[in-house]
Amino acid sequence: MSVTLKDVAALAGVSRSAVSRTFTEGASVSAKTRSKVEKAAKELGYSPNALASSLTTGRTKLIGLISNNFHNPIFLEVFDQFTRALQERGLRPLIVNLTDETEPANSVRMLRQYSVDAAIVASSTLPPSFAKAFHDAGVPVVHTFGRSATSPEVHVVGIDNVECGRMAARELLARGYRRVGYLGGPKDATSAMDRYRGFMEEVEKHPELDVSYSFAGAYSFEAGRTEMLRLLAGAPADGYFCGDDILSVGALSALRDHGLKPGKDIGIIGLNDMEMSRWENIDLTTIHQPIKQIITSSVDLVEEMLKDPKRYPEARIFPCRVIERGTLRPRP
Amino acid sequence: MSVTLKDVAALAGVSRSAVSRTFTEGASVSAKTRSKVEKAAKELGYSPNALASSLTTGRTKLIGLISNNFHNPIFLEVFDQFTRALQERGLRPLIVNLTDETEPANSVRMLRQYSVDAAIVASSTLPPSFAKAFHDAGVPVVHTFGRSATSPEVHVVGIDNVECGRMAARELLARGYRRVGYLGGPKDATSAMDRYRGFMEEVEKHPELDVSYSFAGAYSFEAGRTEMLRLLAGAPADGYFCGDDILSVGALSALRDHGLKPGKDIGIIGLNDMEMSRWENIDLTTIHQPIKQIITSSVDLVEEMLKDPKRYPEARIFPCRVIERGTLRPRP
DNA sequence: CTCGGCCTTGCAACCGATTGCAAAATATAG
DNA sequence: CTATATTTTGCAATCGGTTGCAAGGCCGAG
Repeated sequence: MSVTLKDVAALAGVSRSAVSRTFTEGASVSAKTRSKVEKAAKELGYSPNALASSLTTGRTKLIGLISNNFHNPIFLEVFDQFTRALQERGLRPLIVNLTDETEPANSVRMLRQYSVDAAIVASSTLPPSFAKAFHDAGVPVVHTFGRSATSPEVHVVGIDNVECGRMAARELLARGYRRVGYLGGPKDATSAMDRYRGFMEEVEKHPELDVSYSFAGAYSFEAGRTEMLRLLAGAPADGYFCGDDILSVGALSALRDHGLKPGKDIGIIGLNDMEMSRWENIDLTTIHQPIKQIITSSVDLVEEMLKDPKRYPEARIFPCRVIERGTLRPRP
Repeated sequence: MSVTLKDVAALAGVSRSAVSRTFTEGASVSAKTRSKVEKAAKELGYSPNALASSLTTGRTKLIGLISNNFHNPIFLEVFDQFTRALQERGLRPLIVNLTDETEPANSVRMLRQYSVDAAIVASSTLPPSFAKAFHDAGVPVVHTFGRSATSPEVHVVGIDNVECGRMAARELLARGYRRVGYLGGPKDATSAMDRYRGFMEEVEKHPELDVSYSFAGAYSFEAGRTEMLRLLAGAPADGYFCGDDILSVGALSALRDHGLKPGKDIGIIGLNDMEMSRWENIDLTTIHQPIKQIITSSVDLVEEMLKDPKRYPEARIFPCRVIERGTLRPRP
């Protein structure tokens, strides 16, 4: 069917090697042959088969991109940024949607079958062991949005979730909230636990506070809403750190059910600063996570690993900051 | 590096063909050899190289998935469904993000280099010619969310946008709106034009109506908001069909700026029924598009094209329905 | 026990490229 | 114009598999 090296070689009247060389960076071909080959290639509409060449070169430029957050709106940005960043560098994202499973073995096997050059695990809810499975299988891996401490063999890019917990707590306190609560994501997500730790660490410095916490079943609208409804049925706090913007929006919806005004009756601060948090009908005060920088840096790291697979693992942590909008009362 | 066919063959004491055969469906191998091979394979942790085999079989199971909607929340569902549906069938999505470009040549070339078995163009804003470029290059293609009429060589799966326009108009009229407007997506999107046509066709049956229309620069929150702000600065209609949910949300935000209550002062009906339209703080009346069915059907179609590449092209059109929520006044 | 037929198996060619090596062609020096 | 150094080129092996073909093994039937 499609036109191959051989066809071009025949038409140009040169050897197959010559054709191959004109298409590979920095190979030795004379200007004359090159132009003959290029002419023939254009005439036939030839473009080299990346997969065939990967056989000998050992590089496919395929990067496995693995996630399980497909319903969190922040994923829109994550995904757009990842695909662009990869494309810009001539790399191709091969997607794995593991919404239903958390067992790494299948993903590892599949991505190895496709000889990906590297894998990116983009999730704050998958355990460090997940990313490590790739490492152990000899696939270079970056865990974006991962926890830095527990997986020393794996490169991690993200934020300091413990510090974000502290930051949220400080913010609530500075605005005079005294009955404060943490409404976190799923308990088995490292991000949920780290934010919890930071939050508690900070509030425990103030024994006079009334502190509570709980964990939603997922980082989702429904889970946030359900959990907040549960809290409202008892004796709710007056200021909450919701471990994620989408949880926050769910919580806001629950408040509205009870006729409570966010920012007046009950304060909410989220985390992520997803696009929708800016929308006037949401207007969520939140902690901004520098998604674009995190992702660019992740892809940079991938590129560097391709050059040096034995690169010493590192954690790249980006600072976050509070974005003030309408769901917390003003500072006094 | 990695373990190959040859290693397994050596360990199992059989020929390479034997190993290959135990890993290919319906090849002739005796139970004895098969078990020897499987044992050796397990011992070495072997799994076949999909790319190498694609060389001879001509099938990669790679499917190009091309889109440019990465910032529309509906994309969350689209993407989740596509990746799952493909995975379930053992196909792998290779993503192309063409947010910045609309020229098919690059995408076509790239996907051919990776020998994708087929391509899916998932966009209502790319022109039919885009999908056709794949067809012309010999790559089986399905245009999901495309316009059926204008590209007879290309399979299309989606909705009848003209009918949706009519449906929206009828809905506004039935609720007593008499000054009605269409706030569409970008003029070069077939979906925006088709919805416009349907809408106009229906309202023009009623000469007493006061009809207006305009087009936003994109299917985005900002574009919807900007356009609605512009309309509100003049003499706005009292009932709008916004050509997309995300446009609607932008428009709602503009109404709020002017202290107008959606559903009371001005009516809005959207299209898509994205997840967020259900949120209480948005609560958008909209036309539901059966995303899941559309996508499942698209992937089915892809599978069938793989079996029969010369399959006669067809259009698969799914019916939509109005979902009543809070942004239109009740029917009298 | 022999024969014909069917199932298994291995050989070898091939898929579309890359690359080390040695020969050929060209450039440079003397 | 010859001798040497430098490119450029093609040959052939290789990457990790698949597959047509013919030979070998096994079966039941006669």
